[in-house]
Amino acid sequence: MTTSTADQRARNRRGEGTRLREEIVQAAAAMLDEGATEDGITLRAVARRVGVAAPSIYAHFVDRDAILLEVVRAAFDELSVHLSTAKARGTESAADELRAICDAYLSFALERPQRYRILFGGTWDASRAKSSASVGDDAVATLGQDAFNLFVSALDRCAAEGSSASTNTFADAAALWAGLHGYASVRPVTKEFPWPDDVAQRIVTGLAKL
Amino acid sequence: MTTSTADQRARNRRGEGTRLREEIVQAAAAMLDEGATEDGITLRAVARRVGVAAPSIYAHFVDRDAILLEVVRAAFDELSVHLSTAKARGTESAADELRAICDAYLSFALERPQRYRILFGGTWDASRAKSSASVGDDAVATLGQDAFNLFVSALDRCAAEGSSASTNTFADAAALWAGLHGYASVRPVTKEFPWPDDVAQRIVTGLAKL
DNA sequence: TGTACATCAGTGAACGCGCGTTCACTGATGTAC
DNA sequence: TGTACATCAGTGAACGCGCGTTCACTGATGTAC
Repeated sequence: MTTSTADQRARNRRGEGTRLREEIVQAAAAMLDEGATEDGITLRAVARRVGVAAPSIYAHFVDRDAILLEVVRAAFDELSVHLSTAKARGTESAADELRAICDAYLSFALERPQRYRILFGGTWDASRAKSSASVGDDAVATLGQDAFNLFVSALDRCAAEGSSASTNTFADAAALWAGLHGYASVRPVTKEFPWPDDVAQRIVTGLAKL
Repeated sequence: MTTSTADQRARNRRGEGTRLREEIVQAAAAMLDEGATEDGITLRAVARRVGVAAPSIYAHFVDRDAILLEVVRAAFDELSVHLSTAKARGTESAADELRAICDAYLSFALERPQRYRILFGGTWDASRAKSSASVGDDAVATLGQDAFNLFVSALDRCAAEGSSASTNTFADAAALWAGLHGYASVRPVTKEFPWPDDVAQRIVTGLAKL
């Protein structure tokens, strides 16, 4: 062992100060994944979690909202990767591929309900109205567009293949996404409700017109 | 004019103290409808809104959470009435009736997004875990069941009529509800997204198998 | 009809807390000479 | 190789704030006699 007191955070080396920024975002995300609510993610709580004094955060984020916004952006990126991976696990038919993407979407959401929740929680919507100092406006507006486009193009392929009866893949993809989102967001808070096993399939099949 | 200072709250008469309880719930609901977020509904803010000292609330609610819980219960009741009314505006076919109920659901949600949001926000889920002093447990568990049953029975009628291809109306109603909820909850926070006009119809038709 | 009094609706001051944010600072570390 | 120094990463104390909640209370009002 090189150092005895292991749980003490080591100060970053010179020039590597930006590492703390990542640590902050990851800490906030981890807190959400452990069940914290959005308003439990206070600047001070995040600082405690990282093992750093509260003011240290201001070297990397202009305010508390900026942390949340970054968590949202990171989660959207992660979601895109998650979906792309599912898609890439290339299956025979376009319909299978679309189903795989939908499954991946739901598993992403259901495995980290609180983190998923803030994606459409409207936080950044509010923070956008407040300060222009945060991340660029259009960057915010297009959050999640990558993920959505995956649905559209998968549905396009289904339509071309003939496995979907959709004649307006954009509109049907929008409906499909809304449907998946509804199930994904309501499932974690309706523990008493006897959800049938195949609701997800019903949603996908019905809305993608498979 | 009988009194000159009109915006002063008049103390309730003897024996009518419970009126304040209603005023509190209505004030909280009104704040949500005016755009407040769930965590903006503080005990003190509600008291200010009603025009009463903060401690006065404790005569009617054990704690802050109990106020929110009551708002949720009231909103669920209101939703049920809203849907029943739409249903009662009896139209010719069962399919029309189901569509009317779905439209009513969406209009309820879209006209008061914040109030709708807390119905499935998980607040009362958390508060239930905390204090047993609040409203009865099973009462909480069955919140929204009236509304859901309306979907099931309407879909039943469609299936009987032959306008729906559903062979499992409970499961399809669950999917339909999830779909409507998804659209209802995501629509207010995706102002940049070019939602097609007919998404709602696509969701209803696709999930109710009309 | 008059009055004492219990009850009821609601108040004002105070508490301790955690929050976001500011400020002036410290101490380790890499670099120039 | 040695040392002065600028820079960088991060700190500790303090601020004012709004919060939920408690406490002892006040004053109007209906009722019993």
